[in-house]
Amino acid sequence: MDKQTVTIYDVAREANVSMATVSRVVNGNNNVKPATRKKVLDVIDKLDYRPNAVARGLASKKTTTVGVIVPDVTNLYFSALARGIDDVATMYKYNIILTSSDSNGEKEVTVLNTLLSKQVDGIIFMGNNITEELREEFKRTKTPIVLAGSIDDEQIQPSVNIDYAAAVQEEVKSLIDRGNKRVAFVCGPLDQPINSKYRLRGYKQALKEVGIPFDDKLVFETDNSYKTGTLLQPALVSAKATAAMVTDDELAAGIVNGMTDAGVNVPGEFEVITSNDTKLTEMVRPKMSSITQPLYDIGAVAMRLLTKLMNDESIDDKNVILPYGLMKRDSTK
Amino acid sequence: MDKQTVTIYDVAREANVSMATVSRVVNGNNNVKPATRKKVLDVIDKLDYRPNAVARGLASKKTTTVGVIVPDVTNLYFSALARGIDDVATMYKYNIILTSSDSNGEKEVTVLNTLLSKQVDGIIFMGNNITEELREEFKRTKTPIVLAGSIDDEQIQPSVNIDYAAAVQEEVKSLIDRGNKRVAFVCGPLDQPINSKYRLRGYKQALKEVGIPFDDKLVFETDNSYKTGTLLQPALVSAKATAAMVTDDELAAGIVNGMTDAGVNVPGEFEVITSNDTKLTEMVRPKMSSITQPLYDIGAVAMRLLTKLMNDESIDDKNVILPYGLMKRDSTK
DNA sequence: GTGAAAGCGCTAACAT
DNA sequence: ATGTTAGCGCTTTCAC
Repeated sequence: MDKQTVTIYDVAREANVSMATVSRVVNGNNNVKPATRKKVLDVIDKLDYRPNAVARGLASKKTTTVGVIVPDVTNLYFSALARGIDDVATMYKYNIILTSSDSNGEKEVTVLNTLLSKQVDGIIFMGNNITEELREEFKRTKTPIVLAGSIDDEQIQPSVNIDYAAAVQEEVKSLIDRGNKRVAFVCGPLDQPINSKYRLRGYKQALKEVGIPFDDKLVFETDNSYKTGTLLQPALVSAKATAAMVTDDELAAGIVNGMTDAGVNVPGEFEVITSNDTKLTEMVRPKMSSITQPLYDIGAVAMRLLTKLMNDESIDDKNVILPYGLMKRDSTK
Repeated sequence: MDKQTVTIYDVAREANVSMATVSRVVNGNNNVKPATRKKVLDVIDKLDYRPNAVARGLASKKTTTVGVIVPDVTNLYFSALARGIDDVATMYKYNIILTSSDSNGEKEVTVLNTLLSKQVDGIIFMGNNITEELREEFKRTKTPIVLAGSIDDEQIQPSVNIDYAAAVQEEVKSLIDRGNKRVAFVCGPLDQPINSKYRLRGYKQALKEVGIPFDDKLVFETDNSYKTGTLLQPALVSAKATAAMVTDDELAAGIVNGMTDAGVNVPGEFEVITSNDTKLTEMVRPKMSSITQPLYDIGAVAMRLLTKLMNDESIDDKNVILPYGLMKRDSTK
């Protein structure tokens, strides 16, 4: 029995009703007599009819599909967000087209347009360098786009984040209070506002609060990779830093291991605080103290926000700030 | 300027050609005079026309979208595979609908059907417990489905894997050769053939090879989680095991840390070998020795295989076995 | 090399 | 409560 495509028309004929009626029962419309509903359902079952979502999408202009743009799925931070997004999407009957951007501005524009051509009902964007070009593209479309765990300088797009500046400020302050005169700030690319305008600002404010002058020799701009972290020990030590505030968990894990491998005791001789509270924080030794972010929730709330936008529901606050916390583990005194 | 949808018809009229011609230039069909091509291209540019992929999908019966079913994106093993899949998909102009199944058989069937209703051109499935029901669903559809890093007992679906049995056998053998009389086998659920029929078989064969009787007290069936790993130390020690062959990196990381935290030296008093060679192996201390799998390639090759299937190209071997290796790091002597 | 026209499978008025 | 009928925006014969 080679499976020919069964269409709504086949079902209609077989059940002696019109296509409209079949459509109604498939879509749960109440305007159908229970008897006919049952009859149609039986035929659907018998014929093994499965509605064609593409045709439906064309007719209704809704695809129940959302696009998700992410720098890298293998990064635990983003995969945690993705998981939250996916679960809420499933809850609301949406599917997800997942695309990797490698934080490459050009590719971001390309995939954005691909997603739009596929008529996704909405988009969740992760990526921390929103270029002017990208911002233009965002503006050009009516499709709602929300940023998850990603900062846009101009708060024009809806977004879900934590208060990165305050969190860093608080952690750096605690490091200083514990006697660290020279706290390094180890971050990802400074062309990303999340690093330069938020986290670094928090760092500076902590210094200012206690009257320590800012020293740019203590700022280490990196690529956020584990490997880079492992190589940072000599530079950190020669800068006379005794602690580091780090903006990424893999990077921080690299630093912790690099220190330990070089015979520097963490936290005894060097304290490390990281930023994302991924499961990696528990897996390295010593376990890493971290700013805690509700990663799953950031994704989940972003997706929930997007569903509202897609349904033209009213939004109380389009730039959501979720609470952060501080988790003391063993990489700090 | 509120963006109204520009259709192929608008372009046709504005360029004084027929829809068919516009369609031809959009699709790179050669039967268009260079002059008219240019004219059309100019109008497309001017009107900012973007083809509607949904309409195209309905008309052509191809969506250039493939479905990917994965147990959990936050698992480094699967996200590595996903990355390979995504890159090759992009290369071949496909997009990916990514769905999480939580290794839940029911959900797997549901999402499979959702993907089929969305008319994906093909599917990549990851998940190690292919139930009879799932197998039925696979059979019912003409849509090609390939398994990536996942074993189906009956080799009916195309798939990409390594030789799990041989790899485990080889590693366990090396453990025994180094003097470990009692090597534990710590694995994920044994209802998954990849564990029970392949890896466990490899383990048993290694024992047999050297004449050590199999002792089921040395088999530890777990849920593959880090947490579980950290809790395993007492049981492992009281079973008098001096080494463990572990089937998942997070699980293995838990064991290594659990041992260390309990004062058991790894590898001095207890050796650990893991199976997936994710980046986690380098991040724990001691670094974990592992079977090496070409994770990215498994995904990439699976996707490449799928493209061939989708184009009805001939396949030389539908059950691909990629080479594995053994990487000695610091969790073994 | 180009155009006309018939669908693809469904939804959504609009009737009845 | 149910049916009729246009489309949705595109591809794809089939003519010319």
